[in-house]
Amino acid sequence: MSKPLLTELKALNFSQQVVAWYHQHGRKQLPWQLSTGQHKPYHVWLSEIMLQQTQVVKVIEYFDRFIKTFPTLDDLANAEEQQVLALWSGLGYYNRARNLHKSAQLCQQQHHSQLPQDLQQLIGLPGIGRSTAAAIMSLAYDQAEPIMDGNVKRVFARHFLIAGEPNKSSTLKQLWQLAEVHKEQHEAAAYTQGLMDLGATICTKHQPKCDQCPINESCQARKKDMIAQYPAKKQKVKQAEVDLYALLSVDGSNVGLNQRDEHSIWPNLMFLPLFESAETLLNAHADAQQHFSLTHKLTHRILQIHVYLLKQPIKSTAVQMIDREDLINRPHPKALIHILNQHDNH
DNA sequence: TTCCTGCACT
DNA sequence: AGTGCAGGAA
Repeated sequence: MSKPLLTELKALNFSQQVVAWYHQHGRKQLPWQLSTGQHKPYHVWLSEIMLQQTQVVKVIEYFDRFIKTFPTLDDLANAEEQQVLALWSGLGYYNRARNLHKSAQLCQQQHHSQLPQDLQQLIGLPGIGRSTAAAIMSLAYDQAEPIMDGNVKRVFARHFLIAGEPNKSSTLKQLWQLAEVHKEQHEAAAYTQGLMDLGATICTKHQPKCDQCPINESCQARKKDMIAQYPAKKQKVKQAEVDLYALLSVDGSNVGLNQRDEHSIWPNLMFLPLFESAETLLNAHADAQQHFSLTHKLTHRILQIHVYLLKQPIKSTAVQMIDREDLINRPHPKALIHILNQHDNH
């Protein structure tokens, strides 16, 4: 059977057009997708949690490493949280890894080591909200449930000319209602994946490829030539600047790390000992030398990290001298890698 | 450099 | 309404 031409697809309705476009142009070779089209729920779940915060290219390497280490949901549930966090190191938003681990244990205990096949039960698991639950229902179980992630918000805001800021509750309500109206009963997985792929590859924020869009003729923002104005811009977050003083204790290939407080930034992750001022750092370690400074941005803070070098091991009991080769087994934020790389270049 | 995106929890 | 990390694009 020959592929239908784009012009022939115009007779179809919104969701049918998205499905048809998916069969021609959507992504079907991602590591969490099986050629049969029936994807493993555990794989879909893991990929969706990672994709909440990271683009596909970056997720792929982490996903493969995860599945290699934890081939099944039981393997994940049986793991130590520190090992899960270690595998998550560099991805950011570490609570998602903690919730992933907790959810795996809940599934093991309450759902016979399976991901539930029910929207509300999925939402009941930590780390799974309405959109992620719907994505799992669609992609893993082929059940028609509307999703509303960042890509889909953009597609809907443009196509149906929804003006408000996408994260405002009134706007969200409109968007979810549209998603509900336009959900696809017969090919839920193809429709959901198609919507996401359409947003990611065609209906992009900058320079959308409207000429390749299967639903361009009914797109209201395009009709008004106002695509750049949709969706409305979010209010930007204020980032407070914070100065931190980090002690880099180096002894051969070992560096001194301690586990961070559970209420601090990067809770429970391994990092260099931090001080609030140069004075408190030097008070505790008089031999430390000012080394370099770098900027690291978090969601609501811009960290100016001033690194002080100490060319000897730290004796404090809270600090462990850890071989850099062993970092792969220890949870740590990306900032640690940036600091060590910069140290190597000095 | 500056701007921007991501989704769930509290 | 405030919070969490990192990276990609303009």
